[in-house]
Amino acid sequence: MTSLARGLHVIRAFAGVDRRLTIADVSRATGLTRAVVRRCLYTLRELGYAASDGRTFRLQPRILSLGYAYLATAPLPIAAQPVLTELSERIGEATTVGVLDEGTVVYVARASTQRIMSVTLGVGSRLQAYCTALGRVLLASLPSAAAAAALAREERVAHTRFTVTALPQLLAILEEVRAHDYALNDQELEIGLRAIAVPVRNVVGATVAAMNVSAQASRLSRRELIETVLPALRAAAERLGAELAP
Amino acid sequence: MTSLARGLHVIRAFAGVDRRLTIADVSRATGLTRAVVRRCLYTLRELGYAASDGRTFRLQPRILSLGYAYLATAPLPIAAQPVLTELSERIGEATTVGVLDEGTVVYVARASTQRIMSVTLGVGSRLQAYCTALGRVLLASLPSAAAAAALAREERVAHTRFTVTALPQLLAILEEVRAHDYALNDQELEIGLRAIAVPVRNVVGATVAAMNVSAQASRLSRRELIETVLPALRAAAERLGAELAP
DNA sequence: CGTCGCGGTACGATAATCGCACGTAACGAG
DNA sequence: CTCGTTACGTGCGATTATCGTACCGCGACG
Repeated sequence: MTSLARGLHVIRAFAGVDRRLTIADVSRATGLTRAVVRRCLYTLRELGYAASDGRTFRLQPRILSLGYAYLATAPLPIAAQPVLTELSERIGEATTVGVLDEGTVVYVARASTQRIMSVTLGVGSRLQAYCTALGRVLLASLPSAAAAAALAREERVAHTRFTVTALPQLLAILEEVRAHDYALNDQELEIGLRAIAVPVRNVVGATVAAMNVSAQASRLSRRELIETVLPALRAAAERLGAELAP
Repeated sequence: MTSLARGLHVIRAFAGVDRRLTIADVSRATGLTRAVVRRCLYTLRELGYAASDGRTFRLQPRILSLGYAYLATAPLPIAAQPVLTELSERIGEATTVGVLDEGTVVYVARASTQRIMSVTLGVGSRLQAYCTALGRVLLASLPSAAAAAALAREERVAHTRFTVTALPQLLAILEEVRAHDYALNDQELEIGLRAIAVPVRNVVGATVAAMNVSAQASRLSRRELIETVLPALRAAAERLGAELAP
């Protein structure tokens, strides 16, 4: 059904920087003709998912009900939330469970501490896989060829002076992740931000998600992350995995 | 565009209790023909928004990207998050900003403390308006007739022995909310849970959202909520409102 | 062994979708 | 100030994808 596919494509077009888009804006962003975009936006407005101010359109909160349909029923986010909350309390840092969606990591559950951080992330947030601990764990769980292909498809930018963007180097890192069964991100996404992640394997051993702990670099050294945080993180990931049917 | 509307309807059909639905299940839940549902689900699967296990279908995390398109760009959640985080740190309790979507309240931003609560709620969560402090503030901001109509349309169940479900009583409560400019929910949603909410008014004075503080009844009395929490809540709501264009 | 409900398929009728062309508004150069 | 240019949203007939009914095979259940 092309209309459904196009409508969803239109919704996603709003994920960019601008919040108010004209029909022509969406047309450019999606590659759909202006007439198609117009019909989509009119339909979305009729259904209450979007609203218009003269020539510009914007999404409405009702859009959240679509994601809620997933969050409220999918086994992974439901099982993950209490585990993360408990882990976050114990460690005193923010924790996340994410899954891979083509080159990006999608946060499906999160427990954050109250400390204000410059990156404001929550459930539904999307980050490119190549430069996050979560993403590298998830990429490492794929067959080498698939991981390489996923990396090659993505546009890789250096967010900080530590960010690794070169393909061979990234593949070597994935090998390391496979060997140690964890990934450590040291300020590659943002200066002052460190994260460590491990895979979440279900009862038959398939990696279905990844779990991380992220913290300000000033509060936790690389060493502390590996020696103190990693064991607790592994235990939590294992506990979650045991609850997940194949 | 009927296909788009039907597809979104299908997605929302998953919001119920069961997570895995057959074509016939969705057909019953939506009132759409099985053939239509089949085409919708096949399209969603093709696009990666759903997956199938033989006869049953389930949503995939990619669905979250639709809600993220709103969260990442809409002014309200963006402006609300830091205000809530700050308020939550000061009060030491969970805080929320929500908006009205036909008889239900949709959470668009939230800052929670680490304490585990029986109700696990996050951004995107939906609760019926009649039995929450947020909902009553939002209903009170509507013209009386519209509020009464919205209340009458909803099916009202008593979640606890304190829940008010009678229409005349609810309308009287809304009057009270209008008079005092805040709503207090004392264990009507769940035993042991109290919440207080105030409207968030934008720069031209229109109520565009509501903000609440919710806490375990054992930690905060009604009196403390009104005398200690309410002033801080009002200040935060005002600060947020000042950032919101008409 | 019959019945029921399920998912899949086929196909003519129909209604939704397409893409072009039009009118309009904003803008800049002359 | 005016005219040419550009980009926008919109309307409309032709077209095509979509609809829903009917039917088939299958498995579960009584």
